[in-house]
Amino acid sequence: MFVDRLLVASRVLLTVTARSLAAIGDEVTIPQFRALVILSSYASQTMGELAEALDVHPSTATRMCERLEAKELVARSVGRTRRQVDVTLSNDGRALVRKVTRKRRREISQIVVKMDPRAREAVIEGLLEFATAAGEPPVRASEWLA
Amino acid sequence: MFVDRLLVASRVLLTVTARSLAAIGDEVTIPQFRALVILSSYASQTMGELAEALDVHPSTATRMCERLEAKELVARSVGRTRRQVDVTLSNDGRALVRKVTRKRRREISQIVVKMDPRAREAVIEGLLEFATAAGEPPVRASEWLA
DNA sequence: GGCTATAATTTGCACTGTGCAATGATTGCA
DNA sequence: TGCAATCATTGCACAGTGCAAATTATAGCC
Repeated sequence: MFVDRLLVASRVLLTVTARSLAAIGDEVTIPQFRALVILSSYASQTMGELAEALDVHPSTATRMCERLEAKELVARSVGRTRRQVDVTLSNDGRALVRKVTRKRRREISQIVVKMDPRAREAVIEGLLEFATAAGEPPVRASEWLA
Repeated sequence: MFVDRLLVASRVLLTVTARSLAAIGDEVTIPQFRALVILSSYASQTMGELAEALDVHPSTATRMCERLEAKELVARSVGRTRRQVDVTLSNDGRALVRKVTRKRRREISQIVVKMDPRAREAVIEGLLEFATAAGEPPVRASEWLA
């Protein structure tokens, strides 16, 4: 049945994603990496905006940033008003995001390249239509890791 | 580019999955649910087998089962040899798995049904080929939730 | 201008998931 | 029989998580 096969396929994509994310492992955790990815698409964000984007409680964001700051991947500074806290990706942080992103794209490319070109077209077209049918809101690059 | 579009699509599938899993929320956590799903495909499993299937440390499995046992979703009993522990899904546990699984299939169906039949065929065929290209080991139903 | 309600963040607390190392209990082999 | 391997559990540490309370800063109102 369609649904079964889609579920199988979905799991494969998940696995591929998990595999390329596993590479981070010893530098940052996956939630931490998600935060870095989100931060990488804005100059800086307030703690609250970051929490919102991550869809976690503000206190969770605070504590994650403590750890990321300890690793010197982000910096915290006073924001627009004095009670806001701006979180900014450090150079190391940005480099890490780039490194992992590149690796991930390369891995997926290596798979896609093995596919028959017609099937490749088909799956991509089909997935886009699936996305439409799912009524998914427009996807921002910053959320791919979600 | 292919990779980008595949990433977008992958995220949609992820979102759909996450959305249907969110429904569990107040009964069990997602890792706990994964354990239930795995248990649902065997009469019973030793603690070690379960840990293996979940790909977590045995101690993690032990503690997860403690919690699941407290919720009366699984039962522990002496296994084949006295040092092994068999973990078995309770009736409540089995019912929960069925409930969530049905809900999830229904949600995906509702999306798939909106798609053009040709696109539907295409995406499924394509995804299966993608899976092959990814060199994925055969997928057991018990792991869909992974 | 000062007081108060509101907003943004942080802290305290509790709990789950996680791995590693040590321990306990059994089993199996020599 | 006794020693080594196996399976599970327990102790410890730490990340992620939410909620509620506390802190600090702002802003609106009289």
